[in-house]
Amino acid sequence: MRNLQLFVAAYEERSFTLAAVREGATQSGVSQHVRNLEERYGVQLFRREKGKVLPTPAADVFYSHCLQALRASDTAFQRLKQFSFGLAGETSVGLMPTLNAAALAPALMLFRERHPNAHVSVTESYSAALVDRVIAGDLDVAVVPAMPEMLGIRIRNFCATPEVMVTRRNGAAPGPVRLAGLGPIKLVLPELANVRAQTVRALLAGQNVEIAESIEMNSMMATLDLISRSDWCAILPELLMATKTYGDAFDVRPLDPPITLQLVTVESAASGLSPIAAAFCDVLRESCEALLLERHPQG
Amino acid sequence: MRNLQLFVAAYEERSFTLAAVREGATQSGVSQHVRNLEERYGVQLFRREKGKVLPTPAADVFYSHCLQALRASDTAFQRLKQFSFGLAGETSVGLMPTLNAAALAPALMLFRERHPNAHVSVTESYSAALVDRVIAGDLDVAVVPAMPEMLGIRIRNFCATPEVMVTRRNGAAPGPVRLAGLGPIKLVLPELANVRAQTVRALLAGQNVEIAESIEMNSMMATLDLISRSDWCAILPELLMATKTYGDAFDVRPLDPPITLQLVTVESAASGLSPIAAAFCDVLRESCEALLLERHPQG
DNA sequence: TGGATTGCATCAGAAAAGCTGATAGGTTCG
DNA sequence: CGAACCTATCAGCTTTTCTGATGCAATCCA
Repeated sequence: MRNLQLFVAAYEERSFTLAAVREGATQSGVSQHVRNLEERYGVQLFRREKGKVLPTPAADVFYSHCLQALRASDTAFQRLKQFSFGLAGETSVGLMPTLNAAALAPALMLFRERHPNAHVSVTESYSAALVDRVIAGDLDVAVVPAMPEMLGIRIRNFCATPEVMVTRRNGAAPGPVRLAGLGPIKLVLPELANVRAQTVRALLAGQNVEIAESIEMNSMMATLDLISRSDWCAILPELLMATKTYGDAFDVRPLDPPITLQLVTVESAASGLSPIAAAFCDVLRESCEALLLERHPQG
Repeated sequence: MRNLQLFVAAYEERSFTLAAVREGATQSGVSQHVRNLEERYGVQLFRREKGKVLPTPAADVFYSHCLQALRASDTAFQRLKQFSFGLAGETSVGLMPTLNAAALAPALMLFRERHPNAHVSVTESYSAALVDRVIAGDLDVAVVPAMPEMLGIRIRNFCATPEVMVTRRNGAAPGPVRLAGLGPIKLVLPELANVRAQTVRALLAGQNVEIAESIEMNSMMATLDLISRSDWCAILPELLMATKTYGDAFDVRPLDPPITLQLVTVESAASGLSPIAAAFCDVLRESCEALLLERHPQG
């Protein structure tokens, strides 16, 4: 490599002495490098005549290829250096659909910028499954609805999002939906095992909301599709709806009184949170808060 | 450079040990090289986990650039090696137009193949000027019509070419031109100072050829142009006409009795002929003889 | 479960490569 | 002819690179 560099300098300067100066070496060193090349490949590179060094045809050809090689290795190291900040390593996180719908993508983009040499793999699932995989050690951390501490896992507050009423777009006034005495509604809910399902049910019952019919489905995409095609509705975390993906297919209205979904992170109590996992959670929380702030400019 | 090579091997093998085997190094060496890279640029390249080494995103990017750099340097050395045979150096030769018209181009092509790292510069001029420049040391060797040895130069036979009668194409029979008693002709000749001019004049006089008019011009291209447009003719070395450049613009007929032009090489007696100059003369003679043989298949 | 195996990190010493400064020999210029 | 400049070469030094041994962690296998 130094071979090439010194040869190129000698070729361009037409002088071993000047090449040495330019490259911060000695004339002797340059001479030896050139001789090395010449001997190793049995090819004369310079004609030493009349106190000058003149490149041979071989040198002409070799020179242009040297430039390419030097440029290539230079950009290789330059690109490498661009990974020299941020954290390195990997983490696997489990998220519920609420977070994946709108908050994950910007979070990932931001995270890659801040930590280009870190690798994060995301698993989407429902709360119970996620917690199990954290305990099993498959996941470093999961974000799920608030839940009590259990043996072997550690819980931390992540962020809170209001629940909202989601219906097919029907031109109704955009104000809050008064729950008290809300007429008979056809409500889509996750399965009973789901933490959120139980919370929502309980709160609605407390407000005397009459549920005409209910469907349980654990697919968020199917839920939204169903709503967009019918008069079924659902109570969903606002974060889930904080995307432009759906265009104006839905009416999204706050509840009165509000229902808040508290999200928490779940990590293995034993191993603790890796710096990367922690950093990712931070970025993800930033992303969530930015989305919520966007929709409630008053703060 | 070795850095890159070992890193690439480690990346591809996903193992320092296998990389070491593949590159004929030791596991220890590979480990140190990778660590060097990582420390110098502050970037983790492999995650060492569970007895495996897994590339980081930085390694992915770096790897592809390394490949480019290695390929580039490899081709650089490969191209260099292609110059490792034949002679190296340079020579400057002086040739008369007779040789340049047809023999020089194929000679140069052949010479470049045989001696890719040699550089030959060709000067075209008339015999007297060429000899002067050989004496002055400007030229290593010149090829001119036969001439006596002089102080300071050495003469060697080069090759012989018959002189031929060149006229505008006129559909005459292709046989030899009988000189004896040849009717009054309009003859283009080089200047009197030219060696060939005097020889030809003398020989024609000896054969009683009647010269109606004569023009002297030292430009071979102008001579040929004049002939092609008029009924002027010239007596020229056959080698000069051994090219397809002129198409069928001319009639080229041997002389009876034949006149032969003997060509010789002229070199400085002091410095002797450099190997490259000698090699070039050899190739040039080959080229001349091939051309003549082509026109006289009987040998 | 515990020993054997495999794989990487680290270290000290050996080997190799690279560098330096001095010197010699050649050319150019005044 | 001498001064200035250039390259080649050499011996010795410095730095880099390589090696073999050892340690540690994880995995495999009985």
